[in-house]
Amino acid sequence: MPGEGLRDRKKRRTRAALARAAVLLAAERGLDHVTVDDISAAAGVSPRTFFNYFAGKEEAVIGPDPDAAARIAARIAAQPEDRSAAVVVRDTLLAEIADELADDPELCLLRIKVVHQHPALLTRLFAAGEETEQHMVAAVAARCGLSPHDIYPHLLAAAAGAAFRVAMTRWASPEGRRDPARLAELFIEAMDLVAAGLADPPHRSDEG
Amino acid sequence: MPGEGLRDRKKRRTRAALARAAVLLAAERGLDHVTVDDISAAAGVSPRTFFNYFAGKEEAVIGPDPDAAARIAARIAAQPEDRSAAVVVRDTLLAEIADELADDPELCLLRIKVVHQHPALLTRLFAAGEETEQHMVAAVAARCGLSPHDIYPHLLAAAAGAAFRVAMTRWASPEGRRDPARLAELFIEAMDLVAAGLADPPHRSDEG
DNA sequence: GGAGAACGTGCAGACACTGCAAATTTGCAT
DNA sequence: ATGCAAATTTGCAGTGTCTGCACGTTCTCC
Repeated sequence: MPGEGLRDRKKRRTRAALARAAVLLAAERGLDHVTVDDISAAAGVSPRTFFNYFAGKEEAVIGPDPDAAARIAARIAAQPEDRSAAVVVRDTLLAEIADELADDPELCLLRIKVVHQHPALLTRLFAAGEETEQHMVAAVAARCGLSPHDIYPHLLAAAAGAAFRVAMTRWASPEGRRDPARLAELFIEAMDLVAAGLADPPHRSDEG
Repeated sequence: MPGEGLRDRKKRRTRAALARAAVLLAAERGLDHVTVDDISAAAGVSPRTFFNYFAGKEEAVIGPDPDAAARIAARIAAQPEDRSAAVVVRDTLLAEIADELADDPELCLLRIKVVHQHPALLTRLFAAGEETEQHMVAAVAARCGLSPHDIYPHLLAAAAGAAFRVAMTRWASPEGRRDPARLAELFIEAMDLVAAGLADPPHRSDEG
């Protein structure tokens, strides 16, 4: 973060301002009634600059993080050796959620709300998840001593992504709590089920 | 299929013609150099009509099937009672692939080629997969005697989708065969791994 | 064969997005 | 400080996407 130069810091701020403006305006009027010009104006840059950062307003609302790949790889590499691959991936994603929610909780909630009102955005959000999965593959393969072409890392990453989406969807549904801890619970439950195998539904004796 | 009326048949043909034209033209010049006007002209309808069928040229290339939901539900319901949920889902998806490939193999291959050249399309394709997953949830839940709100059907569908995407990606990669049977093999392998649990990589003694 | 619905089409218009070149800002070495 | 090189912002022009609306045509059903 330090020694990063004024230039990079400014870019980061511009990107954040655009993403923030996109979410705020979309939450207020609905994404269909927000133009790129509106977002750019709210962020204090020209419309042309908007497209230097995002491919369109949908992407701005989702607000993908360019640094995610490096951070995820570092997180996977940093975990103790004695953990199963599934647990490593699980905890890495949990840490990512925690960080994202800690960074700006209100904006996150607003984003969820906007996504809820626009199924097309859900698709984009999941697509961003696919990206994240790809970033994990190499790190998982290295950790397990497998080739990046082996099917296992790909499957684990994809399955973790699936568990994450399911947890996210349930968390965002109207019923139930909607705090970070609850999301973590749901994701852990989902991930453990996947890691344990899904051939048949578990006979549940506990939980509600 | 019979007693369907001239109207529905015509709609089906128009949709197919548009989707076909989209794939053919995109394969020929690259999607960026194909306009909606081009596609519409090739299909023999007005540009305005194009948008009555597809939201944009990307969707036309992917060519989602409006009848998929009903067909999938029927397939799940039609399978013998004594199979595990995972196997039922697996075989349902296998049947879907087989049908799609049988319908027009060359077009399928071309579509794959086009998608390969346009990562944005990959995203769309996966998004279509998400739709399919949602369609399976209710049918799986009913079959297992679970509530559609239970997490198991959602997870199984999502995990199956993940396995399918991984299989698809590997199948479409340059190396290796690219016939329907190979795709089926890959998907079965992936699905069995997921169904068996992913906590740790399997120690492989067989296979290459 | 006629009422009514569904579909195709043309038009107008707002908006999305992209190249290009000029202007501005920043990094760095003198 | 000062000047040069690279990165970034910006305006502009132009193409293409997508939508709402109204009207003509085609099918369905009675």
